[in-house]
Parts: sequence; C-alpha cells; structure tokens
Amino acid sequence: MAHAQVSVTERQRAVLRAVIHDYIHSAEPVGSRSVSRRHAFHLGPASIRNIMADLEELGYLAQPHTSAGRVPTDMGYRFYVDALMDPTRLTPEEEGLIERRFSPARGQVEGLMRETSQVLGSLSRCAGVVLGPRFEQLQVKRLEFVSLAPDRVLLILVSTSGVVHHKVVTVDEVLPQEELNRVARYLNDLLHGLTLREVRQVLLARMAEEKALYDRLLRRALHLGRKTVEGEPFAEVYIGGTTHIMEQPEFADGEKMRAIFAAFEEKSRLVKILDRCLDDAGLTVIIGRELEDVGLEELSVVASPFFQGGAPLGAVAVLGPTRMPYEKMVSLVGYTARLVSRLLAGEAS
Amino acid sequence: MAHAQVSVTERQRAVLRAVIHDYIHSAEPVGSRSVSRRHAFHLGPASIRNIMADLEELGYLAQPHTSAGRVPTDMGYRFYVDALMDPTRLTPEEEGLIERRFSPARGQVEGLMRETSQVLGSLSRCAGVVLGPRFEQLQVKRLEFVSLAPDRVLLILVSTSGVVHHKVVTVDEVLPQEELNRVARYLNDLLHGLTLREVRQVLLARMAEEKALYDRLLRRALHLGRKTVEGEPFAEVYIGGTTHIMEQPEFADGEKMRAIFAAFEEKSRLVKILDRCLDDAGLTVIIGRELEDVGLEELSVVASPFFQGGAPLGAVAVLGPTRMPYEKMVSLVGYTARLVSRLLAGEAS
DNA sequence: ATTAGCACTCTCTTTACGAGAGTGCTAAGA
DNA sequence: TCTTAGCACTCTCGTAAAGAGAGTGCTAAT
Repeated sequence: MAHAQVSVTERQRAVLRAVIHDYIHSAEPVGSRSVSRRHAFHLGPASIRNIMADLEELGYLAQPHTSAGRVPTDMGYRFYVDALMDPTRLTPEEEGLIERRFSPARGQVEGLMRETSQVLGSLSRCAGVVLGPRFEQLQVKRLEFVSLAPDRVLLILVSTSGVVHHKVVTVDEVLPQEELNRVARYLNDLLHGLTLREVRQVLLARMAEEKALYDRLLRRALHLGRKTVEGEPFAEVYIGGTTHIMEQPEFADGEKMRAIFAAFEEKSRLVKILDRCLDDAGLTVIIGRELEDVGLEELSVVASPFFQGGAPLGAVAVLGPTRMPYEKMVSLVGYTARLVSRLLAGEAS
Repeated sequence: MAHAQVSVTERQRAVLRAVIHDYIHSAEPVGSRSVSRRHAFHLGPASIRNIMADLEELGYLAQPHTSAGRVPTDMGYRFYVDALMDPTRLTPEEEGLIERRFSPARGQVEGLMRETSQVLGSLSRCAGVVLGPRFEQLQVKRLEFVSLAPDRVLLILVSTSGVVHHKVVTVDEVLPQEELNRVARYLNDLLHGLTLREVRQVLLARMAEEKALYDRLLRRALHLGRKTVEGEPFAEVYIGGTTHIMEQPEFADGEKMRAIFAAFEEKSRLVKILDRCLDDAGLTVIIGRELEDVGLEELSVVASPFFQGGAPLGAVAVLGPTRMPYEKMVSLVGYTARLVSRLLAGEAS
C-alpha cells in the first residue's frame, strides 16, 4: 500500500502467501486450481497460473517437475517471513501450558535449559534447541579446588546464576588440600563477581605484572586460575524433541535423517548456528541454505536470545523443516525466550 | 562330542552357525544353496534344506515367507551366543585405537564415560551406551553449599572418583553463607568416605536418634544433607554413535527408527535394561524380545559392568540390531569394560 | 542317509496403461 | 489491456500383467 513493492504486486503477494500456507500444512506441491478455490480470490485458475509463473521467475516458487504444483523456495520463505507473514500470538492455553511445565524447574539453570528444549520440542513438533549460558559470560560466584590425587585437582566453578562447571586437571607439583584452600581463598577474593572473560584478562594482567612471581602461593593460584578458565567449550547445547523431525514426510528418506542426526551429535555445528543469533537483539529466522551447513539445507531455524541483566546469555530455538509454520514458531520462540529471561531475572539474587 | 546335545546334532549346529554368519553380514534370508556352497560341507543343498527344516521346527530359524531363505530367530541367536559362537579377540590395532582415544580423557570420570560411549559407537557401528556411576554408590569426598539467594542454596557433592553432582534447593529459612559453611564442615566430618547409600542411612539414624533436635545447626545440617541425597536419578546415561543404527537396512523404515530414538530420549528405559546387567559379574547378552521393552524388540544389547574397588560401578554396552556380530561385540565390550575399570583404578587416590 | 530332479510358491522388477493433476498457450471476452 | 475458458501436453502414481530369480518341499533313485 504505502510502500509499493518495486516488482511484487499486491496480487502476487496474496498468491505467494496462499501457496505457502497450503504447502506448509499439506507438504505437497500446490496447484493453481486449489489456490483459486481455497482462497476466495475473484480469480480463476488460469490467472493464478500466470501469477505463479511470475513468482517462479522471481525465484519465490519452484516446480518439482513440469506439471506439478508449485513449492516455495528458500527465497520464497524468506520473503514470506520478512514481508508477508502476519504475526500471531500463542493462545492463552499454550502460554499456560508452557508456564506450568516450567514451574518445577525453578531455580536450576541447567534444568531450566533442558526443560526449555523439551517444551519447545513438544509444542513445535520440531526439535527444540537451547544454547546455554555462554561460558565467557558467567560471573564468578565461587571457586573451589578439591584434591583428588596428589597430582590431580578438581576445579569447580560456581556462577552467580547457579551454573556449575568443573573439570579435573593434572598438576606438576603435589598440592595438598590445605594449600588448595589457600589458593581458593585468594582467587575468590580476587575474582568474585567478574565474568570469565574478565577473569582471563585479570589473570593475564597479574601474571605479566608480577613477572618475578616470588610468591609460590601466588604463582600456583594464578596457574590454577588459568587452568580453570582456559580451553572451555563455548557453551552447552540442549536438544529436545528430536524425534519429531522424523515425523515430517520430507525426511522419510533415511539418508537425509542420518545427515540431520549427525549434526545433532556434533553439537559444535549447532553452536555455530545459534551463536549467529546472539548478536541480534531480537528474533532471527534462518532458512534452509542460509544455514550454510552441509547436511542441514532442508531445515530452518527460528531463534531468539534470552537475557540476564540486559546481556544476552544464550538462545532458544526451534529447528525443523523449511516447511514450518513460521508465524507460530516465531511466537512460540519469542514467548519462550522472554519467559526464560524472566525466570532468570527472578532468580538472580 | 563329549556332551552330546539332546536334540541338536553336530550337523545342525554347523548349519545354524553358517546361516547366522551369512545373515549377519548380508541382512538377507539365507538359502540352502548358498550355505552348501559357501561353507564346504560335503552336503548338497537338498540335505541342507532338510536340516534347515529341522532347525525351523526347533525354533531357531524362521522363514519370512514360503520359499524365501531362512532367518535366525531370537531363540536362534540365543543358542548361537550360548553354545555356538567361538570367541574372538580384538586385533592389536583395534585395542591400540581404543587406548589412544581414551588417553585424553584421563582423570575425568564424566569425560571418560562420554568418550567410552563414543568409542563403542564408532567401533561397533552401533549405538554405544554407558551407564555411569550409580549414584548410590558414590563415596562422599566433599560437600559444599553455596548460597545463591536468601532462600536458595546450591548443593555440590564431590565423590572420591571425581564425579560432581549438584542441584539447587529452596529452603524455608534464610541461611547465610556463614552458616552454610558451618553446616558443610559438620557434614563433611560426619559423612566423609561414606557411600550415598550409607549417607542416607546415617542421616536417618541421626535424625531418629536426636529427635529433639535442639541444636538448630544440627537440624539444618541434617535437613540439607537429606536434600542432597534424596530424589536423585539412578545414574547418568551416555549414548554415542546413535546415527549408526540408522545405517542398518532393517531400520530403513522410518517408523521403527522413531520408536528406537524415542527410547534414546527416554533414558530411564535404557537405565532399566542396563541395570539388569550390573548384577551379573560378567558380560551379558540380551537379545530382541528378551529386552522386554516395547519398541526395542528388534535390538540386542551386549553389556558388561565395570568395576571400581571390586564393586560394580556402572556398565558399558552396545545396542544394535539383533543381527549383530556377537563375537566381535562381546570382545569389544569386554575389552572396553576392563579398560574402563583399569582407568578408574589408576585414578583412585 | 544322501541327493538329483521337479513342480510349486513367493518376491521383485519391468512394462504397459489409464487416471489424475497440473501446466502453458492461445484465443475469446470484459 | 487484463482475465479466463478451453485444450493439448506432460508428468506422476497406482494397478495389473508377465517373467525372471530364488528358494522350498517332496519324491524317487542312489
């Protein structure tokens, strides 16, 4: 209306919308006849055909073969999501359902993440994916060192949000528990409240500044501190409802399924995709090839970051076939992300 | 020879063995002709046919339809595993490969479990499953309580083997960190070195014994201690290499796959199955329907417990189609279980 | 006891064919 | 000029028929 599209008329938009709607719920190529019938345009099938031919030329639709109906392309979905889709809201029932499922998970960040992935999975009937708190961004609440063996130390890191990370390291010299306690006390004083990114900087600065390192305790402390924060994975990924993807008719073929599940096992690929969504303040939709991940070309992602104290902490997402009901996914993911942010805020001390 | 089978002749055994061998690597019904050819019996196809008919009557073989070859039944596999199979050993290359893959995981129990499931998966080309340390059996090394919010406490439990468990609980009264430290000190003295099973008993005994509970500190300590050990899952389950199962031709059908992956998501079902294997000191093979799990009728499990300090701690297993190379799986699982036990022993302080 | 021979059965693949759905194009109508 | 009715064409899909292939069970001969 106000902003006239350069090359896409209002009618073309209406037909594209209709085709996508039909295709999303039938999973079968959509013909001109059914569009003309089901959506009460005052247009006959022949006109629809002309318009569809135009849309195909524009790259929004494709034909699996001559004389089949049309199927949306990635580009078609993209246009739909950006310009055609009318946002819906979740029904109050759905919202209530989500909230109820979350209530038992109150207070445990990891449990919350896991539950979120499962809720998203079951409501979207796709895979629900959650990118957990970014390690770098966790704030140190407490460090703890436990001596497991003379040369082996368990490092435990508790963040203010209640996330616990731990790992075992081997040290060169024997460190009795006594000394570990002193080290922990020192580091806790030094690092309390800092994010791990800051911790890394502080430790490096200290180590440079006190080159000499006469103090053995100090030296050990800095050394152990570095071990704690180094080489950690970017973040944890939680996946729920993966079986729903198998229900989609487009993946009846076993080979495609394998490719997809291989990606699920290799979580780094999911991390890479979801990481892109963290920079955007709001909700992101990535469609098919836009994922730039060989093996996932036929999937789309709807993702949204969630926040703690104003900073994006992680992301929730739905991963399903490109033929997914985008409006619904957008509202579902958006609602869930806001809810998670709210729960996290309610928990921060 | 020495022990003449009541109803199974030596020749029948040989034919059954041959059929199972062929079927395991072809996945197709085995006919009399190919048995006669491939295995240089001095018997023609017709004789083989007679023997196969006998084996069918005995319940060891079945025909998908008249005039197809024979296929082993669950009972046939069972007989094969119990009486026919000749044990193999892994090749030194395979053993070396396993050991190398484990070396980076040294010292971290959780990492070791995860890695084990993946190694088993990739070497068996089936799903690798590990039932982690049984919670009940962990020995308390250290308890730690961190106050996250006035009414919310993070409980951390470190076991002597380096396993870390944690959870967040909500408490009725405000507990400052100061007091939590005192509580932790008390409980650490009381519980150090006990298994969680014993911890439970000790706490119950104390609570009964000191009914009055005049001491607030004591009351709180016992209360928090109970929260720490109660309601915990039986054990963690690690699964690796699930995608291999999809490669099996018998699961090309999407519906069967779904059933199987549903079981993977619902880990309690796997726990139930593997738990059965913990009681047996050695290796267990469970075939098809013997699993007694609707949805997994076409799978078999080869499992073996691993030990720490003489007590079974958890189990490693391979989960694949009933048509799996049992000899190889048995040696693989056996070797891996022994290796895991060894690595655990090497780590105990 | 073994096996050759044979008729029979069942699956799988190929081929043919018609129904159905959809298209593109052309020409007529608004 | 835009719309649409009509029509020939194309492609898929399901069904049916036919033949090849593999395997069996039975009988009779060795």
